[in-house]
Amino acid sequence: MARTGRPRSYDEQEVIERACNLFWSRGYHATSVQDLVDDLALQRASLYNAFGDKHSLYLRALSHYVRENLEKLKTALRSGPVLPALRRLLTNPASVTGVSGRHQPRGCLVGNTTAELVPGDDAAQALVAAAYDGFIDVVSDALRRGQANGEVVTTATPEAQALLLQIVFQGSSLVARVGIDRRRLDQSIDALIDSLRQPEVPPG
Amino acid sequence: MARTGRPRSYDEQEVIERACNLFWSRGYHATSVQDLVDDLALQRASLYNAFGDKHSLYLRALSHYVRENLEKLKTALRSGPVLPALRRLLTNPASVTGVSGRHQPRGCLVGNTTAELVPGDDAAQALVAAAYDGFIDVVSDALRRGQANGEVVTTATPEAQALLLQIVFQGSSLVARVGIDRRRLDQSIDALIDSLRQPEVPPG
DNA sequence: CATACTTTTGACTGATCGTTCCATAAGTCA
DNA sequence: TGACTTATGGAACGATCAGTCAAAAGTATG
Repeated sequence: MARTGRPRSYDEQEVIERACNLFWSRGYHATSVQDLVDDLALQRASLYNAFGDKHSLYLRALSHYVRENLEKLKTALRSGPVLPALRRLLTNPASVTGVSGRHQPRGCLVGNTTAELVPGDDAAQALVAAAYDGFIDVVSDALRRGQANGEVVTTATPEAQALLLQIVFQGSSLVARVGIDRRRLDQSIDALIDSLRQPEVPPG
Repeated sequence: MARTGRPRSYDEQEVIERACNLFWSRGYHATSVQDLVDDLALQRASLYNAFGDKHSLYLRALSHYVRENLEKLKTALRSGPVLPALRRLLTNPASVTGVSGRHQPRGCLVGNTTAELVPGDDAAQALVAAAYDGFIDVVSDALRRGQANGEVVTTATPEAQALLLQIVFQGSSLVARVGIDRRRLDQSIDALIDSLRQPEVPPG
């Protein structure tokens, strides 16, 4: 059941990634189809033929971003002590996810999309909400492990702790878009992580 | 030195406030001049005559928002224990600032602007950065007072603590745009505020 | 009343928006 | 080779974009 017809002159996955980067830098509404055509090295008609319309392409790009970063997050939290991994995530998001590039920090695409959400765009809203749920699930699972083995305080539920971390992740990604004092951020995150650390009980 | 000419048929301050609300709900790029004209009850040419262009009006609206909310923040933190006031700010931003309305939560206009920032919009970026600095100043002053009178732990500088609070404020305002579990949020914020509270030393 | 001055009004501008169409190119399959 | 299928290249679509203009309308001063 081979595929007939003229073969595509572009790689769909690569187009999605480039579109993702463009939307990430400039946002959805400020990125025109012309911008996409100029940057993506494919023709207008090809774009519409393959992805339907601008909004659908945006959803594809956003999905790609969410899937990829959730996977990286899982990997980062899979094994070993939880708190150092979380600390790394929050002080240097780029080391774990693609969040905030080398040059101009772009924040997190999910957060940017959240801020740009227009009443009525239910598809984007649902995607964002699912991304947030995924983050909470992964992080609270890791924290549950940490609570069980005595690394993490049990004064709050793992879900509440995870929500706080999600909020901090989104907040710092956002604020980083206009510049943030790295040294002061490290202090802030250290204080936060310390507040989650269960003090070790000296044996005997 | 009275003013001649046909009098204006609109109140400039009211126009700015309505524009602010519109930009707040829909963002800068998704709000067209036509949207503004329809909502603001003034003619197109009047808008351009009074405010220059769309971008200038946006900056005016944003400035208005920042000035107003910074004032409210100062008032909320002026006297009394710091931590309860901060707790109130984070669990129910609407009680202190205008952030997040009754119906669809709109987040914080400063945060939304940050997410929507396009490379090259230096004026908006500067305004946002100044707003962040203002927040940090007010909150860290309050925390300094709290540290001095033994209410707040001194394990981090007031500036680092203030940055964490700012990040949490921005993060929760953002995430609230797609819905947030209030009960869980309260738990998260309680944990955060508790981590800032200096344990009381029993006298004697 | 006349002049000066500013705002209002609503039509209008050229540019750009997202999207569509179509003739042609470039492959696969029988 | 001819039939079929899909993609390309580019022009074109109507709608909407941000912004402008000239004339009418309202207020002040002389």
